[in-house]
Amino acid sequence: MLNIGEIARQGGVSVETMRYYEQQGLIPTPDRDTNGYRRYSPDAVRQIQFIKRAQDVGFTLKDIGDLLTLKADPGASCCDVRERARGKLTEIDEKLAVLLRMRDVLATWTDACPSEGPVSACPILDALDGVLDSEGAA
Amino acid sequence: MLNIGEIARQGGVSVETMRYYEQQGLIPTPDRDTNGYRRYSPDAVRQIQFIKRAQDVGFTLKDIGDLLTLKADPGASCCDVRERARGKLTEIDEKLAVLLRMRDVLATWTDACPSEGPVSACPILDALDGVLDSEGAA
DNA sequence: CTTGACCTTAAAGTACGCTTTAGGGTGTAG
DNA sequence: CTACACCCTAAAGCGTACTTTAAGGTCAAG
Repeated sequence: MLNIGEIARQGGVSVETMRYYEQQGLIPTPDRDTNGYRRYSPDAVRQIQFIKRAQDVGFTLKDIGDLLTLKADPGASCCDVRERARGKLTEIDEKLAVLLRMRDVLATWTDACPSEGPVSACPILDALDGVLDSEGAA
Repeated sequence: MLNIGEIARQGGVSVETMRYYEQQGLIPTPDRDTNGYRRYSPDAVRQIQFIKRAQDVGFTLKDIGDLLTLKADPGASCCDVRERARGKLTEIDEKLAVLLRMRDVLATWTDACPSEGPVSACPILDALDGVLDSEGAA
């Protein structure tokens, strides 16, 4: 049984984050020592890593709570989990589409910008002003 | 000269947003009527649209404030603006890289998931648990 | 027996871009 | 004259994932 500090260190999070996760119901409330200190089994490190891995692929803490509920439910199906993953995939694709559009426009604009010259003749500012010189349709 | 509501409508924002932008220094403080109402020239619509277009390509309100400062500075160069755009482009590329990695991993996981089965045999949950069955290196 | 690293709590702060709330004045149509 | 839509302000709230603050108790080393 380990103190919060040791678990946090091994899990790669701060002790404050540990307490935050506990408060958010993402890790089970640990037993307490006589002095009030939280005592964790080494397994707690895995629980934290689950959360971190899920975050790494885009799940929010709320999503992760849902995943943990599914995980703990013997009646739940693997499909349920896959649906969450699929939904997240869709979200990611939407964000990608937005970012790709931004990138496209910005790249066009920066390419149109001359090496020198005053801001009064800046094609980027013109574009932001709604002056669609280069290639803006409609 | 128009009231805030009309400008907001034409600019496609709420009046609250208008006041917020003003407070943030993104649009000039308008004159006031005798009754205290803000009076805008029709030009204010363009100022709002500048902000919205800049947001659409990823600039934050702080970025936009900087752009407006450059725009108003006769000594500023077009290069300065392009540098902001380039910086934003880099930020976007970083976000894209993160999202593409997420997408990749999630896609692999969902592909590995069987059509049916209990959560106890879920490859996605296994992956989140750190069970690197499918193809996790190192 | 003090120092310093550790643990405890509840509450507030951070960043971002607004929105909402609370409480009130203005203007015009019926 | 009374609705009702519009305008005003300052301040608080929202969502996300924490971090920071304030004020304190615990424990091992020297």
